[in-house]
Amino acid sequence: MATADPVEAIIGKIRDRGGRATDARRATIRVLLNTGQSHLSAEDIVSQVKLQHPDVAESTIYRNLATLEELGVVEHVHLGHGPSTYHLTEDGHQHLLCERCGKVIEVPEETFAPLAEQLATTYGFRIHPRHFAIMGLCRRCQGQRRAH
Amino acid sequence: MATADPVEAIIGKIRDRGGRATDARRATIRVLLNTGQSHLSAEDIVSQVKLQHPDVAESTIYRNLATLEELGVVEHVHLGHGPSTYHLTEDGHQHLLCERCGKVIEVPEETFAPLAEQLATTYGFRIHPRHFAIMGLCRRCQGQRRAH
DNA sequence: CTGCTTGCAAATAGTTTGCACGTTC
DNA sequence: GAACGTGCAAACTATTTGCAAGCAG
Repeated sequence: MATADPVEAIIGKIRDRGGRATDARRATIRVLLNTGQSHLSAEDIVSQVKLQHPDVAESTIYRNLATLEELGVVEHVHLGHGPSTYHLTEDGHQHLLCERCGKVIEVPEETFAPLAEQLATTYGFRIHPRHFAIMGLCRRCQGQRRAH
Repeated sequence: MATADPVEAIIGKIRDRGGRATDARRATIRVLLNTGQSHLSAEDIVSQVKLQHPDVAESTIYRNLATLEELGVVEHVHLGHGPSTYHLTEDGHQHLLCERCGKVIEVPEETFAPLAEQLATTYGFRIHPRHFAIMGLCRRCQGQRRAH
């Protein structure tokens, strides 16, 4: 086996597709690896990358995130109304977003298996639910007056 | 009982809150009633309203939709990446969106009861899922090459 | 040297806001 | 006639695109 460096592993996938290994790409991947399963907006990623490489443009980050999504390395999720958030594809988890306090709860994908089966049987629809958060109220925010 | 007109019934709720009855509001409500449970974007609504009242501004429609949401008469849903879609609050249904062909399937909220109960027990989270569509693949689009 | 990548600036989509005027109660 | 609503234009947020110059392979 070659490199143990996970950054270079992903760069390798990019090369396999005829893509080039650039500093901006390595930096973007590094940020995503370092923050693990957090939910970073594109802007978060941009500012983290700029700490090391101040001249990288936002558009470059967006383009690289799109490339990484095509590769299947990265996914983006919509939490509420704000910007999309990006994270590495790995553990498939679904997001519960509290519409009062903004808290995000991660739920393993297996929790959705029974629902998935029911929708497959009844509607022939195969869900792939991670792309949007499920809204609701967390324990703390229940029993208070409604808001939005 | 007073008016049987559903437009005036909603206008009545607006008045109860100290709001005024205006042409733009009546027109907006009329469009939503006429199209029933369809999924109209703000732009769709604007252009429908403009057929009768060409001078109504987009911003007015947005403001009135917000007012109607505060009243609980209207809800908006995010189907995929495009604009929000608005419809009357009534039957609580969840949306399944095919990420290949864009087809929208409506599913009654009861289908989600077991999941809701599980999440409530395990995480103390009370879901209110209608705000975002669940992504996936419809029957026709399964078994083809992936896309996004 | 070929063409993938980048930075920059400008364009875009969807929605929101400021403000002075108009209308409703 | 006071408060609320409206049109218009401009601002805003998140993201995308055109283009000429820059590097990677």
